[in-house]
Amino acid sequence: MKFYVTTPIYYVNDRPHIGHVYTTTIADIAARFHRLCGDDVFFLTGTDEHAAKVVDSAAEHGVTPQQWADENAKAFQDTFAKLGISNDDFIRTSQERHKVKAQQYVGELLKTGDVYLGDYEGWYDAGQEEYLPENKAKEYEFKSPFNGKPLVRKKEKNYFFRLSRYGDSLLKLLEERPEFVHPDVRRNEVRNRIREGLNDVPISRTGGSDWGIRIPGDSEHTIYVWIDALFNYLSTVDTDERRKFWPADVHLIAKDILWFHAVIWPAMLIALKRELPRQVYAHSFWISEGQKMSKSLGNFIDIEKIDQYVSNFGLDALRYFLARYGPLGINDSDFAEARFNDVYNAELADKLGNLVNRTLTMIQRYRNGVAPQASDEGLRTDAETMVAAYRERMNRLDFVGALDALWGFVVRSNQYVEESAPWKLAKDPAKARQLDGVLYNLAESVRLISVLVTPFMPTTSGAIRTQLGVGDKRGLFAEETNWGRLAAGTKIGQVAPLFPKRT
RNA sequence: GCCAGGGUAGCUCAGUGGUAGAGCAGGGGACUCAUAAGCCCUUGGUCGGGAGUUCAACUCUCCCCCCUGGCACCA
Repeated sequence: MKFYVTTPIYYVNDRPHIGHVYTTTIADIAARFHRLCGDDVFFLTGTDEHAAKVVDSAAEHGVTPQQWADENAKAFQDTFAKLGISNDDFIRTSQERHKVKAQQYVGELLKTGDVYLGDYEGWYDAGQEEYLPENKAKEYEFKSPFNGKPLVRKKEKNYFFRLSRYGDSLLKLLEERPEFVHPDVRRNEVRNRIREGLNDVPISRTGGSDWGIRIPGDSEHTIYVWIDALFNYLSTVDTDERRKFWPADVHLIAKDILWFHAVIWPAMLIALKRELPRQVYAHSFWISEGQKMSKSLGNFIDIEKIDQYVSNFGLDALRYFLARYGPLGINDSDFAEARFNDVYNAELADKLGNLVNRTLTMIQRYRNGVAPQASDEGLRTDAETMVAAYRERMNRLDFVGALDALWGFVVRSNQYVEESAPWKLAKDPAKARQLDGVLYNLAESVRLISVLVTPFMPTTSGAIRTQLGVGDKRGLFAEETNWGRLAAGTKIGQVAPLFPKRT
């Protein structure tokens, strides 16, 4: 099986923040899960660079657009590298490999008549040299929000994509493949808007700058940045070696860019006669300490803030928090320090960390650090039930649900310790075999957890395995989740708390 | 303004025409392998407000209030 997952390509004028980190981490978890399952995975992220504002920002900083883009793209690359993101490629829309393909796609659409030269008419702000969308123009009472001068009605030549042609196809798509847009609420949003009718969309600009991709055969027009950006998902894998990955299994996005991904993008792909992605998954937003993040409040969880969390709690704790309490569904999530701290202590230190610690300490104390022989089926049924739920949920990208199942098993294992009270068994030589069984079951439980935690907390997984003495290397999901894989006689390693408690 | 989604215990959320649920936080208990962790028990709610339909509504209908997303070229 192949698995192709994408994040949006990030706008190169932005500085990386929790939103970018979240989407990318979610994609990373999906990618790592599928690698664990033995799938042929391609995980793509990158930067979107051809906006007019990039030209402006570059000018303000006295550098060329390319230099500016290079510098800022590097900020994203560095951030993702620092966060251990396992992307297989990083596409930048200013790269030749992308530009050539994007131009080719628009060329194809020109041939089929899906892209045509038409007239664009709209409210133009002469001072800013830009058009305002109808609703914005209205909001500003048809005056420039910058200098108060009246907006003028202006018309110019523009290339359009014939989106209006694809309304029925899109509705049919949503009907036949309801999973195409996820969650359901988003699909309904999209469907209702499509029913309201689709207009053709302008896909070119005549900025005069040469920062951008030319419309084939017309040196006046460049491809509008959003259209250019969408093509990245295809352009990157549109090579002989990578074509096998298309179509994308899932485009992970935030809800604000749903329209482009669930309507314009599939319509263009239909026009290009390409296979459609299997799913567009739109998550919601993070808010910060109960408040919406905004420039005016200056409360962005920015990269400096993220670094602080990583150095205080560790990268895996951040990944766990993002996955477990992130806005994967329709509600926004609150990134609050007190909450993070509680979750760290309760779920990572007290539940998981302590289970590993008490298990290994008991083996050390009662069995000289050697995993004993199994003697009963103790936690097996619980484990198997959990693994089935975990796998099913992971396959649906329901990471919250998967972690629920996994942590339910952690709790179950802790209960098992209390029920079997190894410290009592240890006092009675006649119960040695029973104690062996209990300790084996706990060790096996810890081993199983080390495997299932891999996509979320790769470093922790390795740390557990090293302490348990089975080594960081692990096999595929199917074999590693077989109960009883731990060999009796395994010598456990040095034991230390995985998540030191914070106060 | 229009189109959606949501307002349920201190917090995060699940739920559905028939006597309100979970996790966390709070309170109590027995234990001791463990990171004063874990385990067991437990206090909390007029289910946003109002009216209506019904034998019966948190659950259906209508009105109002508040929050969130989208309203197409702002990536």
